[in-house]
Amino acid sequence: MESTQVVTALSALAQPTRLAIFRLLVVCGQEGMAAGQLAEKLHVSPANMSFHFKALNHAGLIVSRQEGRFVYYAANFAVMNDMLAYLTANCCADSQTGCEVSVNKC
Amino acid sequence: MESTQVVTALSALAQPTRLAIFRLLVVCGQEGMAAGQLAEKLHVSPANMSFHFKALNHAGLIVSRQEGRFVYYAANFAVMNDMLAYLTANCCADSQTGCEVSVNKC
DNA sequence: TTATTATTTTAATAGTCGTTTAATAATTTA
DNA sequence: TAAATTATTAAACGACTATTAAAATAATAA
Repeated sequence: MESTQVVTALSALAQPTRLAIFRLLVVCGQEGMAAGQLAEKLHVSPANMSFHFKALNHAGLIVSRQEGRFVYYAANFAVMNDMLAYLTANCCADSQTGCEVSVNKC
Repeated sequence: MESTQVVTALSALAQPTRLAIFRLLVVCGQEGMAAGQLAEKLHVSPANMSFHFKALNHAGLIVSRQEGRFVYYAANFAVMNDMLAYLTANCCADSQTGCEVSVNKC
């Protein structure tokens, strides 16, 4: 994954409403949730939700599908994992004292 | 970790210069690197570096120590890992089709 | 077709962020 | 002490971001 993509993904998540949207979708798994249902749960206006969906979708962090007149959004776990991997890659590789990190791939 | 702290940490990393700083520090491990050396490697002015160090430090993602007239910065891996864990917590817990995620705790 | 529901788009506004320049602070060397 | 080095702070400016309200689009139901 390239750094510009990582910055785009981090920017998308670096906002309270979008982080809340993404967290709900992570818990939902691949079936996702309808736009309106997310809006209601988070007490955010539909127009504002669309604005934030666009940012998350542009970053590749969510995908959408139409079902009847509902639009379902779901987390894209592959992109999320690529982003997390980028942050920890080569962790402590240049360290004299060895890697101090326990969790996540280090 | 609270969502506001996570947003602060994500915001800190959601900028090209700061992401580059943090990535270098992740590779360095706990000994870290001097501010000036980072500035030189990234071709960023000292004033601009200080601005970005402040954001990363405020987010808890880096720590600093003075050595002579040098200031060394190092990544704070505990905060990084808490942030990563927040993003994947309860992944697919409400999913009918089970968890689709392979990497990272899911 | 007309009306209703669900979502997106557009335009306007206020607030936040990143870079530059110049000045300041802290530490070390001459 | 004076000069040099390393890093931070402050002010100014342009660029970007989030929210709101109103209008538009898309799909279904009456």
